[in-house]
Amino acid sequence: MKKTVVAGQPCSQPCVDCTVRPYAICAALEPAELCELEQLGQRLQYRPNEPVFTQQEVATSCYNVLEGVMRLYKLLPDGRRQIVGFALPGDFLGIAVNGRHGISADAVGPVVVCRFIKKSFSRFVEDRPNLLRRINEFVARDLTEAQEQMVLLGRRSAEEKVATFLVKWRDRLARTGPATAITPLPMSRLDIADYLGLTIETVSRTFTKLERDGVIDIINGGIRLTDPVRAEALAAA
Amino acid sequence: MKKTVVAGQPCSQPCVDCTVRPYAICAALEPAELCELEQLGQRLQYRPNEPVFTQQEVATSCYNVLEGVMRLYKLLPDGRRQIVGFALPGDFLGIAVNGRHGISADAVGPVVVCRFIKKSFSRFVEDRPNLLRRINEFVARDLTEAQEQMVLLGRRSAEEKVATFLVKWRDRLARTGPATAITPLPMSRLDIADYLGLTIETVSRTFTKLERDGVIDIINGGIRLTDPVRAEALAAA
DNA sequence: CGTAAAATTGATATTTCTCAATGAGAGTGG
DNA sequence: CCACTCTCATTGAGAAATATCAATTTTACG
Repeated sequence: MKKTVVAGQPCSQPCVDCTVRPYAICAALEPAELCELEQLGQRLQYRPNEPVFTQQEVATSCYNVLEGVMRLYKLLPDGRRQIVGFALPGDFLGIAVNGRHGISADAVGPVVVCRFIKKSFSRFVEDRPNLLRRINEFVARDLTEAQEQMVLLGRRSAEEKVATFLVKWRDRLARTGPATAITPLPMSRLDIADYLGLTIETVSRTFTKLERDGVIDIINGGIRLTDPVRAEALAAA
Repeated sequence: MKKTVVAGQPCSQPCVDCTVRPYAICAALEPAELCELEQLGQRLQYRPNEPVFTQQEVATSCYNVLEGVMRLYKLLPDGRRQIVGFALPGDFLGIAVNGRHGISADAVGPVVVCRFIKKSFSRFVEDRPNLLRRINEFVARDLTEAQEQMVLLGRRSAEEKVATFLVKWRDRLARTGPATAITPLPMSRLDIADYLGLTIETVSRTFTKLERDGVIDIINGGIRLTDPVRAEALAAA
């Protein structure tokens, strides 16, 4: 019989063991505060492709990503999709402007998040300027990344887009995890296409071209950057 | 003899008279605090096309836009430019991630700003969570707008891009100024092109097409949205 | 092992860009 | 005040990049 995991299945684990803390907003907190915050958070796991929250939806919660990769995207009325980012462990999601989510978020693979009810979370932040400052830094960093992505979307060729994506993705994984020869790509080609403003076919062809040119090896579920220098040149900011 | 105005010419005017306060971060402050902030700020005016700050540059100041329009952009090493936004009176600029500006900003037409030295400004914000919260809202709003712009850049046609730009620009001006039949466009076609990820020729052709189709009238220095419904349909989010 | 989904490849169409020329408006100096 | 010049905007023709449509191959999963 198939094991069914319902949306946002709770799973308990104490906050103290949290491995992403140094990268998360929580790093701004004292141990005592951390305990307090733990009371407010709830650990939830999501299955691959399961939605976590949706564009337009009233934003009642915010989230720390603990494990897995999420895609953040916007849909146009006719179904065209633009992925505005991928969220990794340590990322903080759910900042909304007028109480509604501006984007949708769902799990790429299996995902674990730490969910906070916005109401109680806001109250908690209220008298902790340190935490507010850290959240501020996170949003500012997201904005900076969004601006870089605008350059990519508006001004770069398909080859540059793909190379830039691969280099940045590798660097991002390296920031929190161990350096590895192969760079895993848990998202589909369609996800990559929708992130880079391309079609799936163009992404596929560009991967093939980069491989023919000796820049990458295409491996199942990832790539190896065989010529990082060339790749970084294509990605030059 | 030509009158020379040097970069960032000081011009004095008391903070109390500030017309943009309701739209600026300053709205979070009490009158007494406002007086205190006034001591920290310096009014500067810039001539058309004059740079205010530059990508990579160490960010020592932040700015409230008081008058005029600014373009915010990033340059690639080979000179390709992506405008990531236009700043209007009330906007707050200069949030930087690692102490350096991620973008460049310059005046489109004549511009007046209120400059704060980051060091003293940060100290001022330090014990005013209200202000910090308001800054946070501003950054979050910028992020949301950036995400919308990513959809536009990655997934919309030239015609949709131009129509969306015109509709949003009109709405944005209407938010702080009086509603007018004609929508002024102080920026050049090249600026619009670099904002929409197009070439100047495509922007020009698209303007002409929209005029032929009865959606807009092209007026010197602006446009009139003759068929707002059609335009909004093209801009549909 | 068989089926479905994902990825790749090919042929063609479309959009947008590039290069080139022309036209219009604003400011300058005679 | 008007001609001149410079910049900006528009228009046209052809080229290039990427999208679309269709077929095939590969991979994942029950």
